[in-house]
Amino acid sequence: MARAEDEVGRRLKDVRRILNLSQRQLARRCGVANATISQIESGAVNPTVGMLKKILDGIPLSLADFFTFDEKVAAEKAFYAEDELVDIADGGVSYRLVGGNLSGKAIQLMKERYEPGAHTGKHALRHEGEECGIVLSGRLHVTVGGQSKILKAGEAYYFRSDQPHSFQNKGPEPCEVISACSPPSF
Amino acid sequence: MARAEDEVGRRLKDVRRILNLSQRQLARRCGVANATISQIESGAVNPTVGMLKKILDGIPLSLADFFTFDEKVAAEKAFYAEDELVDIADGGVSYRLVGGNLSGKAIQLMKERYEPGAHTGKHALRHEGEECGIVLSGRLHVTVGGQSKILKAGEAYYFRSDQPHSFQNKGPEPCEVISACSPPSF
DNA sequence: ATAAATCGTTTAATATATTGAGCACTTTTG
DNA sequence: CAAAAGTGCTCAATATATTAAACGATTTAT
Repeated sequence: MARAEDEVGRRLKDVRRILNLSQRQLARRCGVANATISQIESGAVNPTVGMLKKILDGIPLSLADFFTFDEKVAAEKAFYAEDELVDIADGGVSYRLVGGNLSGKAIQLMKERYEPGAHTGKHALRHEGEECGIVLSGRLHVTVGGQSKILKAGEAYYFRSDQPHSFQNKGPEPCEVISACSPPSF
Repeated sequence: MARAEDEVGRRLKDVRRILNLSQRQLARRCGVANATISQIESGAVNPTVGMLKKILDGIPLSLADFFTFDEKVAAEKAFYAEDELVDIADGGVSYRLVGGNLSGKAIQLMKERYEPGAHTGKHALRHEGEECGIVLSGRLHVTVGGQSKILKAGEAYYFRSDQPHSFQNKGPEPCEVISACSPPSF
């Protein structure tokens, strides 16, 4: 029978990876020892619910969403209600994943929402793969490679993710975007 | 800020109460010390995820359902998709609750499913309130007070719950029932 | 009415989760 | 190239969850 700690560890690692956080970065965000996260992810220990919650609070991700993370990607499931998208927040940005995005998938589709002033972090992102998106509402400042542009509703982007890139909403209203990445490394 | 252990304890107590189990009965079913359940419910300790899972396995109830237990009863929520009903299994009987049935509600409505041979336990049930139901399919053997009867699809029952009562499916096919109790003590 | 069983709780002993400091290795910086 | 910072991991010390055995109170049985 499957041990609970393996299950939890695997899930936590998936979530952390989706946000492109290192064990130490996550540890700092939620105020726990990085060793704790290492041991949980490797299945060496059986974390308390309180500890798990404390870690997830730093993301933030609810315990409920954490445990339904892959229930929402059940084998034959092809359609998702709006409230079935897994909501992962990160600063002023919320990411709502289609299909839970767990391992073994080719595409990571999500609906992103940037609150006014929100951005993807002070350092540009770089990773393998390609990504693209379409702005639904508001203004999105996209910086990729050397160039920068403000996208309005209806406008879109597409670039190779190994170029340093970042997103920010400098406008006064929330900005919503549908984006896709492949592979799902984020 | 709300401590995770209080949250977990309150939920576990609710679930256990719904099934009319004592701490010791539940402890026996899942193979843990009864003191553990007492301490978890009182919020004295912060259980490990593995321990919580072990306890819920004895019900059985998934971690996901455990943590979404009251998300599904959000304030304004009035409509529930079939897969939004919280599924609590008990032996060969599964109970799918409408509205999560948490505290403060007047009615406990659920869709029950009795596998062939399944019954509500070798001892008759007794508790306050009243209960009633309608059989959707299969045959349901209902015993209440002195009398006993086999109900077929379309037939129904209604009695005061302080009379000893029990349910069993002695037929070869599954039996489905919609039932209601008030108050929700089960 | 008395005995036997069960209830939830508490306590000390034991098992284990969490921490903080080090490890070897890789990536970034200058 | 070298230095500095970051990566995940391991280990002993500490904090805490879990257990087994008791408690008084209540319910069930004889």
